[in-house]
Amino acid sequence: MSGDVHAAVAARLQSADGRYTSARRRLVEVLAAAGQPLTVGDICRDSGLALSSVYRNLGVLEEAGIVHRLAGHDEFARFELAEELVGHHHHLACSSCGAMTDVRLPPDVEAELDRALSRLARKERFAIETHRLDVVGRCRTCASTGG
Amino acid sequence: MSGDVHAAVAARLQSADGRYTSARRRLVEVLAAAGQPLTVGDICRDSGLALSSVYRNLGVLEEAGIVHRLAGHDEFARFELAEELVGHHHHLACSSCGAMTDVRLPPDVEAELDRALSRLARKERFAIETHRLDVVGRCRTCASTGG
DNA sequence: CAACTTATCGAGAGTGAGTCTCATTCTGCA
DNA sequence: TGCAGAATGAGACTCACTCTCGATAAGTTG
Ligand SMILES: [Mn+2]
Ligand SMILES: [Mn+2]
Ligand SMILES: [Zn+2]
Ligand SMILES: [Zn+2]
Repeated sequence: MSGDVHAAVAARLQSADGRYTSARRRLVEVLAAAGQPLTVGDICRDSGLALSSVYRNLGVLEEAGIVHRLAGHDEFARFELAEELVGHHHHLACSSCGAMTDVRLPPDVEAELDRALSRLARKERFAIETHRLDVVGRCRTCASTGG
Repeated sequence: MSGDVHAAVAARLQSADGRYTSARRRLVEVLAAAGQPLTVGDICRDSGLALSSVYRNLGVLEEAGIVHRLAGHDEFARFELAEELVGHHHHLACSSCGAMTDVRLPPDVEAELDRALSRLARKERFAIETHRLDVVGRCRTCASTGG
């Protein structure tokens, strides 16, 4: 949506010798508009692109650090804009329908968690890159409908 | 391993009207001996069971709350004993080779995290069941060999 | 604008982790 | 020992995902 995101994407793609084609722009628009991880089915429907093009370009965008692939609780992979573009955050993951919603921790909690994980990684000689925190449970709709 | 685990497994299986057969016992033994999430390839090799039996019985054990299926950083699913049996913990996930290692947070950090997540879930009307925290990075071997 | 070069597109074939089928074997019980 | 129901495992099958390759679009040079 905002030109900031598109400019950042264009820059990242160029340094990875790729073009910011209309197909790739549409993928970024769809992901930005959703504001939460989407399945390939969602992305195909919203973008109107061919299945193979969706997969190929998601791969290109992931390679360039623009898109992030994550595994849900169902059989489908989900895609979202990378944290470098939308900021660090976590997810509410519904164990019933598989939906994922973006959520952010209070900065002080996030900071203490980072410190604890750094200590832990140093002790295990593990070169930490990031962390992923999913809150697993029933989403609002599934909890009320008992689905 | 310890009879505690086998007793608990037998009890859980019985209340889910399943038998604790030799194949299922071997799966539990393999998972307990590993002490970290294993791929189906690992489990087949270590147990000597047929592929279909491994998948079917892992499904039975998962249904009974004895085994937990989790998605790694690669294309392979991984299996471990459920937290009800081995206690709550998290994982160091290698983004290079996909290996996962068990790790535990200091109790005070874990407690504050729980409180923060509860507040967050209440605000979003999300019925929280548990949380999953993966530390992503390079494992000791991959970091040193540059793999 | 025409001719050329290079990257992208997309329909369709192919791959393989994971699931299902079913004839055989095992298990519990009388 | 005989029977009923459950478990086993080789192999067929599914389907999310990847790869192929001719068509097409986008730069580039003169
Ligand atoms: Mn997200
Ligand atoms: Mn574990
Ligand atoms: Zn839901
Ligand atoms: Zn590794």
